[in-house]
Amino acid sequence: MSSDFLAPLLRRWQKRSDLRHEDVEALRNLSWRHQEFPREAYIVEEGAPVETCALIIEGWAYRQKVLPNGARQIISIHIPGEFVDLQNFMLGTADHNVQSLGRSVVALTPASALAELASTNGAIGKAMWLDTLVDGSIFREWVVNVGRRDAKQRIAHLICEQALRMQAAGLGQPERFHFPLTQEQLGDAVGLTPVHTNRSLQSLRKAKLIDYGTGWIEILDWPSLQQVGQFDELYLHHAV
Amino acid sequence: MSSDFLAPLLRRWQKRSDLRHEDVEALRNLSWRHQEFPREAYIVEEGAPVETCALIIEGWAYRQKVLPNGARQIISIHIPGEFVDLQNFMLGTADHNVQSLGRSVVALTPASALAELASTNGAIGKAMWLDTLVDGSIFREWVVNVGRRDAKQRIAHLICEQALRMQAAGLGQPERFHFPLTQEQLGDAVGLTPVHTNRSLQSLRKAKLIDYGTGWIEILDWPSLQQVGQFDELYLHHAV
DNA sequence: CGTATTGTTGAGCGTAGTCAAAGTTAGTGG
DNA sequence: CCACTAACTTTGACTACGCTCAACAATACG
Repeated sequence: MSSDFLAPLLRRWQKRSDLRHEDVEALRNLSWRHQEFPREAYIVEEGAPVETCALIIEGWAYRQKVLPNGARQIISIHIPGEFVDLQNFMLGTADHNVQSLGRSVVALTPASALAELASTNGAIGKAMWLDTLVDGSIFREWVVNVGRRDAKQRIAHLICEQALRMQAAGLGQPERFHFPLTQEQLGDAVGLTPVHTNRSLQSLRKAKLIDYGTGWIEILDWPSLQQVGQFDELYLHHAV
Repeated sequence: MSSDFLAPLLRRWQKRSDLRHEDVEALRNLSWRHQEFPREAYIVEEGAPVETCALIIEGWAYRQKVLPNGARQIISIHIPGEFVDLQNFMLGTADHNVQSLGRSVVALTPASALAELASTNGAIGKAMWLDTLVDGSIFREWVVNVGRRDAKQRIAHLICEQALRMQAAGLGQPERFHFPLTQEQLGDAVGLTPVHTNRSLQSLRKAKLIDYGTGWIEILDWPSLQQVGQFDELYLHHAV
């Protein structure tokens, strides 16, 4: 059945909330529209009024803000089964952009209908609130990452995080996983220039903590990488 | 009446949600316990199970994480009328610390009772969710701040933010307001060392954008400070 | 196969960090 | 109320991490 696009989301939500059959049905019965986005396309634009909410079905997306001088900061990275703008239907205005990384397919549903469902269905509302809270916890860790870690530490930390998130989503093993960001995008996520990102990556590779190529990362020495990145998964709340 | 300690919180919530008299009463009827915290005291400790939620009545508090090397990153700054750990009753475990800045008085209520109220009372639940969403929006802006702005810009941005937040809370004019952080704490909030924080502050003072002294900041040239900090209040969602 | 994108390398520079000490303010106790 | 002390702010000299600019190599894609 075509409703299977909700499976990764439901799999994640079921881990921490008890969703009854009727909760799931209520979610399925929302009006969903699938849309394909090409590489770099804007899924959500900062300042725009919120009409829909977007759930990733295929591909990756990232949230970002662009500064007046053209510099970009990536704020979060999203994989299939995640909403990229769940906060928007409550806040009313998007305060940052969401862009497709590569080609992606996204399921869109009217923000008003999702808001209505959140307020009438306690289990769904709770699951959505939890999603936004875990988002918030990851943002906090990212503040720490860019605020108080040096280049190698930042990159190591982000790789550890992404490895666990991919694994929890059933999208690969932590040892070797799909990672479609360019080094420039990785740099934008950790607050570094592409050149220094490249050098730091090479340093991690020379130390045999990781290996990488186009679109993939392999973790060769998890304990050391975790130590370099000062990675403690507590902030993920077993909920990614 | 002693219940007035809820006034700043309700003032804030009323701005964006319609709270009926019974909603307010339900909140008042929770079991509240006032507790005084001395300077630097931990209000919430990372890793601890969540038993209460804390609303600031007097004084300031900040959230922080400490790294293995002893470095500290301050994640947010909180003033009276704000919950400092609203996400905790949903997440179950505190993923960061909350410390009192100077002496503070905090109203504590059982996390379970607050969770119960949030799920049974739609208006209160919505107000709490909005609080955590605006928190999240501020975290995102802080990622941008420490990730992609230089020292002067970071400090200018934080001062602009705090000025608006203080004003919205009815705690002073944006031109000159109470600001009890030491320069070391300010540095920990923007990812700088105390020495460089000091030099950047002096640079802003020499340029006549701000003046400051022990416990206060004066904004002498708002347009310029806003421009230096690239400050756009959209992310505050008129809701601080 | 040609072209655009991405990754890699090198050289030089500058912002921010480190270390250390002096000056200043605030708080405490006699 | 003053002296003492601790905390905070300021200054200077030096260092280094990460940035800039520029070129080239490798890869992906039409």
